[in-house]
Parts: sequence; structure tokens; C-alpha cells
Amino acid sequence: MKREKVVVGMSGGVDSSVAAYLLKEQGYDVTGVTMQVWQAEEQPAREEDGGCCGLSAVEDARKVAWDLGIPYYVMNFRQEFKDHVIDYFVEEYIRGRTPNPCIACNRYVKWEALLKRSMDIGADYIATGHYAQIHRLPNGRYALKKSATQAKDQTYALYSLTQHQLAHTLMPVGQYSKEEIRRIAGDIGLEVAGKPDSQEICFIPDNDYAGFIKENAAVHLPEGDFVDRQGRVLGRHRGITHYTVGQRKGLGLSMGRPVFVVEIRPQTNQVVIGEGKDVFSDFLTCRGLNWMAIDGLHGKEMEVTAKIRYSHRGAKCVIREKGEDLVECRFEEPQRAVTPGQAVVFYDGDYVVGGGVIQ
RNA sequence: UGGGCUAUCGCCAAGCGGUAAGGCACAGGACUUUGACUCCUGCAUUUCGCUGGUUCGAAUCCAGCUAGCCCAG
Repeated sequence: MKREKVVVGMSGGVDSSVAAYLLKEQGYDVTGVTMQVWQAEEQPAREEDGGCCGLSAVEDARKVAWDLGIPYYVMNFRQEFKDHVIDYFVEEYIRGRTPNPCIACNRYVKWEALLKRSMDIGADYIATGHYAQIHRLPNGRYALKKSATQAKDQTYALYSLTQHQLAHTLMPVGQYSKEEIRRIAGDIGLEVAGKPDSQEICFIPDNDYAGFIKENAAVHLPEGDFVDRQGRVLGRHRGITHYTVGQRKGLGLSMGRPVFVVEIRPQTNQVVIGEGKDVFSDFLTCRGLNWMAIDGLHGKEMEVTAKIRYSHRGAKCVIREKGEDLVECRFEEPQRAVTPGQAVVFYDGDYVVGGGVIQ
């Protein structure tokens, strides 16, 4: 019987390196691929930084593939990344929303584009180093299941995967803890075993979002007013792209007590400021839905646990259809900083039920 | 120009003769495959508008000066 072929997206980091190793051990015909998405030039000065799509990716990944004895390629996905991640990121901020570029990257680049190209070259699966598991449920559907460890679970960023994509994806590190993965990497002698976890946005290494947006936006983003909930002007802001709901730092407002961004109004170019309690809400609506463990609500309500950001612990709520591709979510307890543009992901126990984008 | 009040870190603000609280802002760090949040650390040691005086000792009392505010004109 012909061995099944899998293309592993290798970032040069610990997780995807071990993923490739595990799959090879499991008997797959493994090929390593690094997606080139942003900068091509290597920048030795930043080698210390990890990254799911970091700058030192190619060099490290190539070395790992060599050590594992698997074929290795670099694929260029810059156009896809530009169209679906960078442009989306900039446009959302201009609209006063707060995007999650990692989710867009997963959906459009890592899955849509990489899976298609991999299947074009004869692969049966693609694989990544994500901490998540894929199970087939009794109802026949594929669903993501939280990783084996509570400490590290990345299902949130993967909620948008389709049934077809899930059916052709492997995530071998999802059954291990981060510590176990690092130990395996060390045991097999990978140099990247101690490489730090990725963080921040890969395409903005200096962390200056507003500056990046300014350089990449077609429109000028003017200063405007900070106002309170009654409409009183409190001061001037530096342009709405500098802010997000729930933000406290960087406002430059000295009110004598902590104050937070409550709302961003792109129409009037205002940033609304309130107190800590003003940033809680027990309700949200979302669009751009993707169903996973179920194929839809079909008019029924469902009690789920929802995460409204990557690091959210999850909160009980009831979801209900409000229209075509529109779901509302009512939480038992008010949640902090429900932010338009961010994803909301519904869980039933450890399984991803589905998710959408907060409006 | 007469009378009153106030001047303490970028902002607000304790202090009332005994050797400069606190909050906000800000900076750095931790956390984190998004933005945030949160947490930790730092942040007026020849200094309390200026100049003198009283006192063992003053930001705290006194005098003058300067600035701002208010009420009179």
C-alpha cells in the first residue's frame, strides 16, 4: 500500500519541527514546506525571535528538514498573504475594528492556499504544529478538539477551517504538552528545541501597528476627539487606528482614575472613553459564521462556551440565529471588551461548534 | 489701580514645624501565535513659584517679590 503523503508547514519553530518528526515516525511520506509570506530577506539581527512566519524561518526549517531527512521546499504565498492578511488587517483598523490577522492567515494562507497547492503536488494531507486535535464526530462531521493541555490550546485561531480542510489536515502536536514537545525536540537533537514561542504580529516586528497602517493605508487617518459617553470632549486622539476597545494604555488622558476605550466611531472619528465597568457587555452579534461540530443552528438555541479573544478563558452563553449569517450571543455574565472585528468561537466541551466575527 | 484666594512630579492631589502619601499619565519587564486587559518594577533625596527671615529643624510660621484666579472698580 502506498504511504500517505503529507506536507508539513514548517516555520522553523519547535512545534512544526516536531510535527514533521512525529509524522515521519508514524510512517507518513513527509515533505517539509515553508511558506514565504512577508519578508524574504533574512535579518540575522532578529534571529532570536521566534515566529509562526518569522524572518529566520527558512534557514531554520531547512536545517530541520535536512536533519530529519525529508524533502523540503519553500513556497511563495506573498500575494495571498498581502491580499487576505495585510490588506484585511489595514482595512479593518481603518473601519474602526480590531482584526485578528493570525486567523485570517490560517484560513486563507495556511489552509486555502497551502492545502490546494499541496494537493496539486499529490499530497493527501497538510499538517501544522498547532496545538489542536481533529476528530470525526458520530454525526460524521469533523471538528477541532482542544489540545491535550489546557495551558496551550490554539483551536480559537482555527475556527474557520472547513470540513474539507479538516478532513485533509493533521495536527500531531495537539496530543502533547509544550514541555513534551520541547523534550522530544531535544531528544532528537533539534537545534530549535529552545527557540522561544512566537508572539506579536509577524509582519510588524517593531510592534508599531499604527505606523504600519499609516504606511500601508491609502487614506489619511486624521486626529480626532476623545469623548465621554455623554459626548463631552475630553481631549484629542492620534487617529482611530491607535486604539481598540478596552484599551487603557497610551491614551495620554490623565483623568485621575483609569479610563478605557469603550467604543470607536469611524463615522465621526471619535473615540469614546469610559470607566472600567463601561467596557463590559453580556451581548454580541456575529457574522461570517463557520460551523464545525454541527452544520448550523436550524432555528434552535444552543448553550455553549464562547471565547471572544485568543486568551479568553471562555464564558457560558446562549447562541441563536437572528438572520442570514447572523447569530446573537447572550452571556450569563458580562464579558470584558467585546470587540468588533475579533472572532468569537463557540465550544461544546472541548469541541469547536463554530464561530464568527464580532460585529 | 484697591481687597481676597492659590501657587507641591507632565496632570490631579495629600501634607497644617520634624525631615516630600497616593491616583492618573509615562518608561521598562512578565504574560501572549491578534489587538487589548492584567501583573511586577521604576518615576520630585541639594526638592515643594522666587528671595530672605524665625527655628535645633520648615513644603508647612513671617516678610517681600513673581504668576494665575476671583470680587471690587
